[in-house]
Amino acid sequence: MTREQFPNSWRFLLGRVRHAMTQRECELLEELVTNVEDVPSQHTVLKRGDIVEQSTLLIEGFIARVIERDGKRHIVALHVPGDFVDLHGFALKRLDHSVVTIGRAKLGYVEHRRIARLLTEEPHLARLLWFSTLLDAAVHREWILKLEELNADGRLAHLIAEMWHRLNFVGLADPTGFPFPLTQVEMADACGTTAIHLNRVVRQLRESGIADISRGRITILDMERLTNLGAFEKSYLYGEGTLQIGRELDKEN
Amino acid sequence: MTREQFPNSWRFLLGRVRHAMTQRECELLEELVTNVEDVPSQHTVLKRGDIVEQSTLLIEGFIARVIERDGKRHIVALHVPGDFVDLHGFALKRLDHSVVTIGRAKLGYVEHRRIARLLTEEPHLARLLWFSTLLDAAVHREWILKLEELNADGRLAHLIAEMWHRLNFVGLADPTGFPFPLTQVEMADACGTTAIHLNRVVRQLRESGIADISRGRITILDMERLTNLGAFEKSYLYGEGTLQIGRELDKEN
DNA sequence: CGATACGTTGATCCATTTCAAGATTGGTGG
DNA sequence: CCACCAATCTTGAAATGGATCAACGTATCG
Repeated sequence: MTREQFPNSWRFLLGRVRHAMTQRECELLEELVTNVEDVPSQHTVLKRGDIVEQSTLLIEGFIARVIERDGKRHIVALHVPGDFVDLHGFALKRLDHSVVTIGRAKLGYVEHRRIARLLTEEPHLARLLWFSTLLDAAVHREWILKLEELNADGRLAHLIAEMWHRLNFVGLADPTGFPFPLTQVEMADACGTTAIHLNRVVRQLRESGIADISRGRITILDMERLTNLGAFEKSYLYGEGTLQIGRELDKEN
Repeated sequence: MTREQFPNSWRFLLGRVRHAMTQRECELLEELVTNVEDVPSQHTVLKRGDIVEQSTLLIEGFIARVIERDGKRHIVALHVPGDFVDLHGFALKRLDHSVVTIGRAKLGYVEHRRIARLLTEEPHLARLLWFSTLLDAAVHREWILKLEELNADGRLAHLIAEMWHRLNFVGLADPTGFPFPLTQVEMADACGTTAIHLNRVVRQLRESGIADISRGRITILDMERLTNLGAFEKSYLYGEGTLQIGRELDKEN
C-alpha cells in the first residue's frame, strides 16, 4: 500500500482498519473520494444544522468539531489526517456541530449515495466504516472521562498523549514530538478551561520537563510522566484485540 | 405496535428509529433477542476488558457505563429502557468500560453472529442499528459539551433534562417528572463533581423551585428554567430532521 | 513597520474539593 | 413492631484550583 497508489485514502488505510481490508476494498475506498481540495486555516467545512449529502475525509491537516454557545467556542472532537470527520452524517444528516479546519488542510469528499450503495454491495467494507465511527465514539468516551476525572494539567497532558498516539499511527509523530497547529485558546476550548489558565499549565509542563509547546509544535520531553499526568491508556484508540470485524463473521453464516 | 407483540424490543421501537422500520423488520428484531433475564441493582453485566460475543438490550431499568480509576468511579454514559447498551461491542469486541445496572433491570441479549448475518441479509435494518450507535455518539458529544461548558448546577440540570426527554420518548416520564434510581453519588459521578457538592446543587435546585430529587424520583418544578440552566437543546437526541436512513437511499441505487 | 493575533503575567474572587461529622432513610432479623 | 445497621443524604469550615479582569510582551505577516 503506497501513497502513490492511494493518494487520498492512504492515511486512513495506514490507520486503524487497514489490516482488515482487501486490496480491492482499498481501491474501492480510494475511488469513492472526490473533489479533493486544499482549504485555508479556520475554514468552516460544515456548519451546525447543515444538512449534509457527503462525508469529509481529512487527507492532510487538522480539523475540530466545534459547538458555539453564547460566544464561547467548545471543541468536542479533534481529527488528524486519515480520519473520516463526519461519517456519522451519513445517518444523522443534520449535524449537531460545526466542522472547522485548524491550519491548512486537504480534504476529500464521499457522497452519501455511494456509501448507501456500499452498504448492500460491500457489506464488509460498510462494516469497517461503521467500525470507524465506533472508534470515534470510544474517543468521545475517553474525553468524557478525562473531563470528569482530571483537572487542567491532566487534561492537557491527556490531549497531548492522545494526539501523539493518533498522529504516530499515521506516521506524523516521532519520539521527540509532533507538529500541532492549535493555539492555546483552542487547546483550552478542547480541555474545558480558559486560555489564561491553560497558559499556566503549559508553563508548568515546560518547567517540569514534561513537554514543550511552541510555534506549532509539541515536543515530548518525558513521555512516561506525561502519560501518568494524563492518566492515559492508549488501548481505547485501537479497539484493541478487536477487529473481529474481519472476514470470519461473514463466513460463519 | 403493541407491548404484547414485541415484549422485548417495544421500547426500542418506541424510541428513535421506529418510524423507519417495517412490520417485518420489527418482528426480525424482536426475534433476535434471547436469554431475557431479571438482574438486581448494581449487577455488573460486563467488565471493562471483557470480550463480548453478544450485545445487551436494556428492556427495563437503568444502566451506567462506568470506568473506575484509582478507586473513583466515573460514569461515561447512561441508558434508559429501550437502549442497546453495547451494540458497539459488535465491532469493538473488547469493551473500554464496564456496564452496571442501577436499580433492578430486565435485560435481553443479541448474539453478534446474528447481527453479522443481518448485515448482509437486512442491510436496511443493519443501517438502523448503525444509526442507533451514532445517536449514542451524539449523546457523548453533548456530554463533552456539558462538561466543558457548564459548572455543577448546569451539569445536573442538563442531566435531568436529558433524562426526562429520553424517558419521555419511551413513555416513562410525564410533565411532572420521572422515576430515577441514581444516588447522589452516582449523579455526581456522571456530572464530574463530588457527591458533597452535588448535594448542595440538589438543594439549590429544590430551593429555587426548579426540580426536586428524592426517594428515587425526580420532580420537575419548572422545565423552562431547568432547560436554561442546563443549556439544554433537545435536538441532538433525535438526529432531528434526519433519518434519511429511510428507504429512499436504498432505492436511489 | 505597523497591525493583529497570540502568548504571558499579576491580582482578586468564586466555585469546588476536601476533611470531618451528624442526620435520615430503608431494609433486616429478632 | 421495634431495634439496629448500613447506605444515603446533609451540613460546616478550611483549603485550593480555576475564572475573571486588566495589562503588557512578542511573534508574524502584508
